[in-house]
Amino acid sequence: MSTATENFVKAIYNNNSHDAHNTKPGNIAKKLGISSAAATDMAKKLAAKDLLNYQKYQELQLTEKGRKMAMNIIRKHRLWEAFLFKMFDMSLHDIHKEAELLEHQTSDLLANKMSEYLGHPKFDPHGDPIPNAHGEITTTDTSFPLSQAAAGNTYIISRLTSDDKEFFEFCAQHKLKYGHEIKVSKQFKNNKMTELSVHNNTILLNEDFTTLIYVNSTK
Amino acid sequence: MSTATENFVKAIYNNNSHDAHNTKPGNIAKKLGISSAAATDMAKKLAAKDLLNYQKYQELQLTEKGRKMAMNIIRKHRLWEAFLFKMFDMSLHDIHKEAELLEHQTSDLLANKMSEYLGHPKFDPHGDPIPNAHGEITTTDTSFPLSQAAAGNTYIISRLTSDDKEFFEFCAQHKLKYGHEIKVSKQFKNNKMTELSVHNNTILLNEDFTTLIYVNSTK
DNA sequence: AAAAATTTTTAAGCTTACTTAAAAATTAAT
DNA sequence: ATTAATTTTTAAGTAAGCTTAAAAATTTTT
Ligand SMILES: [Mn+2]
Ligand SMILES: [Mn+2]
Ligand SMILES: [Mn+2]
Ligand SMILES: [Mn+2]
Repeated sequence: MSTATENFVKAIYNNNSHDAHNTKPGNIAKKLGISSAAATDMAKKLAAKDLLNYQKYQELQLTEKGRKMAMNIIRKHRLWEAFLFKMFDMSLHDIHKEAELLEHQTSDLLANKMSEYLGHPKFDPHGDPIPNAHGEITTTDTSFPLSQAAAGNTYIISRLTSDDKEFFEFCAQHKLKYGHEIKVSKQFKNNKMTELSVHNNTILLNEDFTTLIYVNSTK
Repeated sequence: MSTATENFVKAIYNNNSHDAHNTKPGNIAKKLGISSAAATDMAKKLAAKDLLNYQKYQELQLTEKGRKMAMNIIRKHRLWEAFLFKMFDMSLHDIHKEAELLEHQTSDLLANKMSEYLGHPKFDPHGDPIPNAHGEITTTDTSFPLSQAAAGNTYIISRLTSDDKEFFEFCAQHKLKYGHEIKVSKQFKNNKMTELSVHNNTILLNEDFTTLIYVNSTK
């Protein structure tokens, strides 16, 4: 399948899993940076290939075949990220950019070799789960955005859900990395700000960031 | 530039360097598996982009800009081959197939990281030279096809110039690998066959193979 | 329940990268 | 030097993936 097809299917899958899920063509179009006319067009073509269900004005739904394709691409994407992150000294943003392209030109054989080399990792460097070769995610996600964390508790960063360069640069600079421990000292509910300490440094984050940083309670 | 453009430019370059050089659209078309009409079409488009010189019925010639592009892609191709060959246990044919796709989706940054990781290798696993980041090949090639080797002498395999799976399987099976030493025992000029020994095994090769295997004299 | 605003779809058109079939030019053979 | 064979070019057409602009349907607001 073409890169355009794969990105489209992937966008639907990601939209359904994370975000509030408006899976109509217009919203998918926004994520892909194309017109909604193009997205409607593509939706019809993919429906003809049995990758999704399309009915005028309704939400798009991946078929089982479509979901499998999405998982296969996401697997390759996250394996590339994990691989490039480990092998070379590349930033979270850079590995994402490379993976966005490489994911479409990677054989299952190569993906499996990478997975094996890495010891079949369960998570990529952003903390997102890596589907196995059968397209399954076996881990269960109990994390929640930092905006919902309680003051006084410590947490482990479990995911950084963005592809913005500045966000990652900020995170890197302040040691906000996958797996690191943080302590929330205050939640300013009205101002939607969160005060926390990382490695003995206190920082104040606004909602733009605290909804992108996911954490798990340290049981 | 698109994958189609890059493959076209690369095909012209490769045609001019190795083979007897008929660089007219029809011959390039054959190598790429497209119609000559498509190749003529593409040639005109690339001429408009100053990647090559096109005149009706004449041979295609890369401009300096075109040559630079070809070298950049070939560099990425061969770095991928070297990298995949080293990292994973993949055959010469498999690494070529993967490289053929990955070469078009690789940033200069990533290519440089790979080169650095590998210690800036001068040759890929087929024995082909890897251009540096400036698009230059600094090594000089003194090798010649095995078909032209003299009986009684020993040689070092310097290149395996094919992308055929069966050819590589045969080579792998008989230890005909880049860098290995062989001894030519007889040249059957009339039958265009070459008898040689590799690792104490004697084999007889026909011209189909002896023109693909390049060697250097052991001074 | 209308009216207004927003979103989705349709329609028409563009570029890239191909195809086949024919016409035109070149190259090889007599 | 013609003729024949081969190759290249032109012409016409297709599919994928886009665009913008308009029409149609949905959703929100009043
Ligand atoms: Mn992508
Ligand atoms: Mn990721
Ligand atoms: Mn290629
Ligand atoms: Mn090679």
